Amino acid sequence: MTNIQQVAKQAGVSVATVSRVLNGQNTVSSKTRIKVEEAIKNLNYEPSMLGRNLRNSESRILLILIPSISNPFYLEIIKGIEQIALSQNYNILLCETDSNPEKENIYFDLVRKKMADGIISMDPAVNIETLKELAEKYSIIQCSEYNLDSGIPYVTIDNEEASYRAVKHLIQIGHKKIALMNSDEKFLYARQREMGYQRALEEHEIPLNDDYIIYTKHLGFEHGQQAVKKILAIQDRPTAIFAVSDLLAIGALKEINASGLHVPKDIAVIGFDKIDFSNMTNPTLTTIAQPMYKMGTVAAEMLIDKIRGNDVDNVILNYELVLREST
Amino acid sequence: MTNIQQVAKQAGVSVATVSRVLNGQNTVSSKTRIKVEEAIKNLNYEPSMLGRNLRNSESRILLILIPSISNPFYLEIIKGIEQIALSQNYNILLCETDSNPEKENIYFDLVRKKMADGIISMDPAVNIETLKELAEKYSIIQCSEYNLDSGIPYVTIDNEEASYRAVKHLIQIGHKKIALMNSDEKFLYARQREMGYQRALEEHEIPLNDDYIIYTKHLGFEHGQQAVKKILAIQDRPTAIFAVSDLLAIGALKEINASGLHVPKDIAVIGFDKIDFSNMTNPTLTTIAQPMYKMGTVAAEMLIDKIRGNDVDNVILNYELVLREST
DNA sequence: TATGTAAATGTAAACGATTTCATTTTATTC
DNA sequence: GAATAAAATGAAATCGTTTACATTTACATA
Repeated sequence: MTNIQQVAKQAGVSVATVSRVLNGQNTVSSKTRIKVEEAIKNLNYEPSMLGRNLRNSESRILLILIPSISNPFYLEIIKGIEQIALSQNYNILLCETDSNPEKENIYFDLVRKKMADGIISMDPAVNIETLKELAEKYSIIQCSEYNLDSGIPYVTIDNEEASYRAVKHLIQIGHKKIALMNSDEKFLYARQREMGYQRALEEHEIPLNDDYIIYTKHLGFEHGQQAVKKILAIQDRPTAIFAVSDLLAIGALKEINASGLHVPKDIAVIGFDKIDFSNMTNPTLTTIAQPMYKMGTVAAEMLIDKIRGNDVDNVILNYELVLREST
Repeated sequence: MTNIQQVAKQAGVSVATVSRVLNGQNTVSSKTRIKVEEAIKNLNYEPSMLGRNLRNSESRILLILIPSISNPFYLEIIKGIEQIALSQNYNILLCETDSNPEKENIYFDLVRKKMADGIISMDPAVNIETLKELAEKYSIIQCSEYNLDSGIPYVTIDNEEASYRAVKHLIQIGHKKIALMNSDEKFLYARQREMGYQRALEEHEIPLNDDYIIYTKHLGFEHGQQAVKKILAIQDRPTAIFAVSDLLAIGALKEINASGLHVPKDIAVIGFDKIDFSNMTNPTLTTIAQPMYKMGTVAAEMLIDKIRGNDVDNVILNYELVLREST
């Protein structure tokens, strides 16, 4: 493997000059620049990131913490992150935590060990204490899920408002018996979306019915199936369901179909996220679209900014209601 | 940021000894080991990967080349890769090429620049010439899609046989007019699966009908929708469709439903891959299960083996026919 | 031609670990 | 207690860059 010394020797200059050519510094005369470039070509030289990174004390790697790679919600965000990262010569390390503290710690270690320059955390189940502690020494951004008092910069949408909008839509098309399929209340977004749900009902003087609120442990398809079974078993069956994630909603769709009922005739369903798949179901899913790609680009920009030592502000992006067949 | 020197000073030993403690070498007396460990704790020291990697000329990063992160087929493979990688102290860099040679080249550069120790390529559209060239100097494995004459080790399934099995299933349940929804013939797997299709038909003396073979550019949901439209428009309409990817099949399902026909009553559909979503559709999708997780673990093991300088053999894994509602 | 200034280039010290080889310390045996 | 072997430790080179600082070269001016 050829190194910078050999290039310097071949070109008859010092390593400093080669380095300058490599980094496009304009203090090199065009005559020597050409000599160096020829030597590089001759020797098939590729500068080693290992040396470069050590010298610059950086890894040019960004860590992305997600609970599960199977949830398509994150994929679009990741694409956004990647676009910005690549354009700034960063690479991204995708880290699936499975909401498992041990795995999480493996990844945290990567930034402690300088294997990564910063973290974008999207795991709602992240250990916030550790994250806070880490944020004192390293660059960290929270994306989608966040903590108000942590002091860690975040990008997100207004969950309460978006949820309110979703439920209001159901009310507007005539529903009064509306179930909420929520995830675990320990998550901030879950609490926020429940508040939006409540506000919409209150505003239209629909009494709150605790039986209509179902919690699931995770946001998976199967959990949607399970949860909807409970909802269908309720005596005074709801005529509409608001699920806080498309995956839950798609699980619900499937199970409702299986039970012989029809969406939206018997029960309307509305999801949250607008993942790719929400358009592939039968019927297609009405949902709240999160600007996922944008969220990714913003998060990446914030993180890189932070790595450079700048202060960054929190960002709240807009959502959109996407009307489709399921309502 | 504290470094190994400071730890050595604090512990009153040389950096060599600290390094030995760090790497669990047993030539250190327990008395000094304790001294060093205390110093490490006191100073909150974390060894820098940057120094370590330079010294060891390795990055401990594996590159994974996939055409698109949106195709769930790859996700399960990635999980398998990750499991092995983590257990061997490697991390994985997920690289989405979009089958775009430029993007591909950015990622190839990472291994040239020592930012990655090896590549697992899953991109069927990969520039095989560049890959071959790269494989002479670096460790590369092909996963799922491969090239026979490239000399690059691969892990895959027997596509011809699996395809044969799928079509045979359709024939066994009474179908004679069977369409093949294939991807582009430039891909080896596409040609292999078409051969399996032909063999099954021939074996049961069903004449080949060129109109029944449709090619799509990509393996996406929308492409399945498009393709099935053509199939439905055929005069002598097929009673069954074999799609070479679940995503295509799911697109077909959706479009068939939309056109008022019923699966499997009017048209049976069988897919390929057994992605998670194939179980979430209505009706659920009969499909050929690829051992994706296993494929991932095997690929990772092969690659790490290769990085260590060992020779590795090609591996062909078993598939399985999964019967569900769509046939 | 001598001098001053700017541009181009070089020297050598980092960056933070690992490891070879030399040296010191400890344990073992007679 | 001396001789020897074995175990523990240290000094210094090394990995491949970048860059501060020193030095040389080129050029303009008087």
